[in-house]
Amino acid sequence: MNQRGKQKAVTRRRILDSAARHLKTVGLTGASVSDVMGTAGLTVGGFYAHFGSKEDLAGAVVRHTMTERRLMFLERFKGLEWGARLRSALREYLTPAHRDDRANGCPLSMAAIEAVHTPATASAFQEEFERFSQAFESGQGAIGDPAPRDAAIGTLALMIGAMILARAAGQSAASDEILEATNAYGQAALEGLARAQGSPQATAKP
Amino acid sequence: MNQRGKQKAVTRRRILDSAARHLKTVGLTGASVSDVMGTAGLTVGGFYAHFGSKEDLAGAVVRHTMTERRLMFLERFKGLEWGARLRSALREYLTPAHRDDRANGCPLSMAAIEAVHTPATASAFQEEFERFSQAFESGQGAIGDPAPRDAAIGTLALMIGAMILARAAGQSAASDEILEATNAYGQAALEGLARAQGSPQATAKP
DNA sequence: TGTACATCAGTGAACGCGCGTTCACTGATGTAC
DNA sequence: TGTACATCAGTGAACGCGCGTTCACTGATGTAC
Repeated sequence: MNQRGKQKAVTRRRILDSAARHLKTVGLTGASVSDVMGTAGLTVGGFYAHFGSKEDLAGAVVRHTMTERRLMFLERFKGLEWGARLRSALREYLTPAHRDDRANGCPLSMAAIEAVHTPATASAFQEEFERFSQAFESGQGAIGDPAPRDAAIGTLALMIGAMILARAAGQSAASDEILEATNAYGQAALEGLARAQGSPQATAKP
Repeated sequence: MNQRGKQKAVTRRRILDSAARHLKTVGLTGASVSDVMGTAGLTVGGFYAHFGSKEDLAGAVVRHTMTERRLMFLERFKGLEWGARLRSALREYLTPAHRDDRANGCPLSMAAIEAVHTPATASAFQEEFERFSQAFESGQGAIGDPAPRDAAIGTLALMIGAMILARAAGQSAASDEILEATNAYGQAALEGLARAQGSPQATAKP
């Protein structure tokens, strides 16, 4: 790739990053192409040299941000056994600081919401979500220690539901309570699933 | 109220019902005022005799559908002790049939999504969500048997997160799996919370 | 009870605005010889 | 190494369309006397 090509790739990445922050904050319909390009320091017209359409961009953003976040998760909880891994993930995710910082926060809830209403993003989301739940199951560096699939998927669903509810409730005592209550709920679920899988009475099958 | 007033109230209710089905299916931005009125058998212009703006309608829809659903829930699980109440609610909610029938389904996930991005619906959602979680806590006809608040709020968050994920995943095996896994997760959480609350030895269960 | 006038729910065309997309253009980078 | 031409990333004005909202109008219902 020559100089021009490299520059273009850098620009594309800049658009993608700006768009990610924007879409996580105001959603796909809330962000205009012109806004996104402006935030990236460019003008509207150039957009279509990088993406086929606004929906294309949305798909690329879903892929980009979910991959980034999954790798971050794997790195952060590397080597932890599954109970500790999922319980820590829940605890760190369900905080007022994370609720209030959408632009830098986890893309999962935004991506899930878009996927419900924007078919163009659905297949990207589905693929990335499967990778995400595998990351929750297997972690990294903890071979032979997979979480039950129920625990991985359930934790993800709870995180997303809780975050959407907490954001819908704004910055309020009620919102803080949602974060605390859902964390307790998740911890209880993970204990229960660990007991079901781990207990001496239940270890009949290898 | 005279004949004209009665007729107008009936019409308003018809618009509200059509709008509820429409918004639950395609979201606020996906449904035009003209669509909504058309579905109700009316024309655009008349809309503003009933609602101040499209956002006003969205707020009214959130209030209307969430109230309706809460009363339905209270009626359906009347008199059940809290464990059975929440466990049944989860089981009935997390089904492929419910996932696929958005128009007639529960408004919670749609309302939560709108509240995140449309401030005009946020206060309506917050009020109704608080009523909903109280309904989950106390049920009806089961005095002296309140659920822990964690259980009520956590179950609601899990339901919403799971339904959004399942819908984002379309009608697929992966989507069915999300429903099953999250149900198992919720049942485990409720067992855990019941054990924690239920008795000092964590054994005495009726 | 009848008549004349007032009200008002609902109509449908028109308005205005925002936004996604297109396109002729510019100036810098790359290529041929 | 220099010169002439080709390419192409990014610009910014313009286009077209959809949608929320407005408004003059209609016909049925209500009211005064």
